[in-house]
Amino acid sequence: MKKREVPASVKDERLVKKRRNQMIKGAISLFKQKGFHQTTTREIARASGFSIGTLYEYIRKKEDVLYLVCDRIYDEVRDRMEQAIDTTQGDLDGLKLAIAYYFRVVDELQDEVLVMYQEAKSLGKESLPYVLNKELQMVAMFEHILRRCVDNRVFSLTEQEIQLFAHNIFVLGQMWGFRRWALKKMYTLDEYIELQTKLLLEGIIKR
Amino acid sequence: MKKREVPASVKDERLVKKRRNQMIKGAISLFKQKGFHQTTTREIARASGFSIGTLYEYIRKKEDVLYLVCDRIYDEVRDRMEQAIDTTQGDLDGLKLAIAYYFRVVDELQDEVLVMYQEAKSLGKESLPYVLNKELQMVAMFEHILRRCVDNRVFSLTEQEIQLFAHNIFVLGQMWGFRRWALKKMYTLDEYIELQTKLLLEGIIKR
Amino acid sequence: MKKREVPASVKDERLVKKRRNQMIKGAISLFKQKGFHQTTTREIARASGFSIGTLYEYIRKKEDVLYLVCDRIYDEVRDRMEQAIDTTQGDLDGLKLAIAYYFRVVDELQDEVLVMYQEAKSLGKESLPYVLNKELQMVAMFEHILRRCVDNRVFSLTEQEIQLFAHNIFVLGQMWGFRRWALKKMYTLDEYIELQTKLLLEGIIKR
Amino acid sequence: MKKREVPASVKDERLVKKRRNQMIKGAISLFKQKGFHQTTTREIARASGFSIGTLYEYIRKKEDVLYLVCDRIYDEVRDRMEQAIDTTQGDLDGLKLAIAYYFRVVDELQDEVLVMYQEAKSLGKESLPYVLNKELQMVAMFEHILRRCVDNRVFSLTEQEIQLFAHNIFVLGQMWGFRRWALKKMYTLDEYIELQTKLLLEGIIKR
DNA sequence: CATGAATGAGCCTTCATTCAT
DNA sequence: GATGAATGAAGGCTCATTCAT
Repeated sequence: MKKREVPASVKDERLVKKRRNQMIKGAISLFKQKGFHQTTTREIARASGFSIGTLYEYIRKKEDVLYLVCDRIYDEVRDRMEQAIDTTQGDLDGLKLAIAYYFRVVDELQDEVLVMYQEAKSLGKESLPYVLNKELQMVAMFEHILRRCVDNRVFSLTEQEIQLFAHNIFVLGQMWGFRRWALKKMYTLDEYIELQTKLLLEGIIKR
Repeated sequence: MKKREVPASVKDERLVKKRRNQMIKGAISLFKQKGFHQTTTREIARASGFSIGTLYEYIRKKEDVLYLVCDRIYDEVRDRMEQAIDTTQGDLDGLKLAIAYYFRVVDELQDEVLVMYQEAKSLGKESLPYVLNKELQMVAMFEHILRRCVDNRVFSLTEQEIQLFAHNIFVLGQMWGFRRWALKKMYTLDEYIELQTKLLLEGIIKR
Repeated sequence: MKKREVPASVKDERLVKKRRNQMIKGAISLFKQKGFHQTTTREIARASGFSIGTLYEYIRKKEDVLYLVCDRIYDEVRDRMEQAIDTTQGDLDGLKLAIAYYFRVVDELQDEVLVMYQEAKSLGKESLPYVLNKELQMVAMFEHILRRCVDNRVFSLTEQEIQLFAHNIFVLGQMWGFRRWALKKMYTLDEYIELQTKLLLEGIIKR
Repeated sequence: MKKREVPASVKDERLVKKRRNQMIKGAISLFKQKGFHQTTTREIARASGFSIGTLYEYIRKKEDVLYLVCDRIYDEVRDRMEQAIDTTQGDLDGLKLAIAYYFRVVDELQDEVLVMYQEAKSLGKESLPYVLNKELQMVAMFEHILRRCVDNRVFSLTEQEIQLFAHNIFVLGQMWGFRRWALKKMYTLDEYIELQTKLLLEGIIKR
């Protein structure tokens, strides 16, 4: 799936990158507080450090900002994951590390993840599939790790189970972000990681 | 936490109930399609079968509609659960049934659940805590079941683990609603229930 | 060619008619001064005696106002002509009267005619053909009179000449409106009518 | 009436002339398609082959472009007329030739004439009188020819009739441009010239 | 109680114009 | 001289809310 390019009036690629960085940063902080729909383009411009006119030199429609934000967040999450995680190892510790690291990334980028999580649905039909696809790529990372473990007979799972388990890891990671109003009262991040890892891997049934 | 009452200009309680039912039904179908912010009050009125003027006889602000909708959905989900599930039994089959039944309710009310799930955040500071509290009550239902199982030594979990596990059940149930774009390609509802139950209870580690 | 209906949100047909009359009157006076593009919707609303919100209860787009204005002006001109002129008589005096009367109508509605004349081109592809068609209907009125004269052997013209002559009358009438900056310095309306009639009918060549 | 000079920041007169030629050419083609108001300065710059910054080195306001365009078109029309027509001859064939030639010029420059015709009214109070004056000069050309004919007793007209007839020629020439949507269906240019000449000179009354 | 016309704050977006490089 | 990024006033339009009937 090819990247959806948001056209800018400004030619200088360097500048476009810089301004969009300002924009994304400003927008995330606003979306976090008030959500996409409640945030006005003027607020985005001001938070980005330039005028409304300038904002529209770098996007065409308000929705482009949201797309840019979502796009960026996923890239950020994935970059961090890819830098830290070896998906090919295929042992239990590798899996645990991946889960722990993913949970930590979510924690670190909790505002960003929350924003994307809550606002992505406001993307139009043009952008949504692309963002959803990025999500699947993240899930696929976990699938890959799991598959390698199964290959190595660390545990035994059907393909269906692998995919579902990968989704579970992904969603339970996000959960730390989108349910922090409940979870932070009960756990530290480390506790959360430890407990979730345990529950995920061992289940609850005494055997 | 006491119920937040939405004041109506109309006095006849019977009528208020009837009109609000129309309203909630109309609003859900609209929110489902276009989200809360994209839906206008006029559309809500029309979908409810009365005029914009009448709509405002039964609410004060547009947000009240959202609150009413969220409130109703939770009641619906909880009513169904309470009708079907005995939370005091405390054996493994009871837990499995509760999970299965909850998942089925989510499936049945998937549009409603999705709406609430995606739009609840648009509630103002006045209503949000109340809705969040309802969510915790649902989670508490699972906590209660789990706690009874632990009491009965069906399995052994710390209080922290109980709470987290309950959250996991709750969120993984919702996941069937909010990630159906991905999950329905891979599983039927029955498969989903069976696999999730297995993964949740047994984990993945070969022991 | 069917009338292009401009949809209104307001249901009461009586009210729609009344409000649109206010609107057309206000808009003409503004378009006269500043032209369509230089006139803002807010100005139109104010000149019509209601708010911007109300304006948009009776039109969908700014261009609708222009269409309504053009439509009205043509109806006005034609109504007046049809009330006063008998197109079936077919004698020279009848033709002269028609020309004179048309010129007087243009003079009376000179602001309106000027507006329509200058701004009609701003109509979109949807409305323009309809307005152009109305213009042709006016021309056709003169064609009809001329044709009757030819039938009565008042003078002899080919069909091509009839049509062109009708266009000439029409445009030379409008000319009194759109070139008044030059013509009013030289002629009164009566003089203009007399002279144009003479030139049109007799030409200039001494025979 | 002295020429209204549009000030340029650039000193080099040669360059100013060259750039403005590019500008006028680009602008006419745009105004033709979309009208003055719908055309943006950026589009004019692009169509002229230089940047928006450069455009403003050669004009002060967008309206200057329109003035320059109108000014140029009139010069163009008049130059062509003056090159071909001898206004002093004073016989019937000279008049016929002048009319025919004028109509041909209008046909050749029909886009330009249409633009000027439709957009001139958008000129501000500063420029409009000047352009209107140019128009009168064109009319005066016909007056002059007519006056010479009257002097030569080719036909007999009062001064008032001369002026009106000159206006008629001028407007009926333009009519070929601004009513081509109707006229081209009925006549070729040659037919139009022939018929109009006949109607203008001979009138329609059988004598 | 029901209706729907009226309101106007406020939103997104455009674009003429400027000015530092 | 040329460029094009930056600006912000202003425009078209929407929609939550009110209130007279």
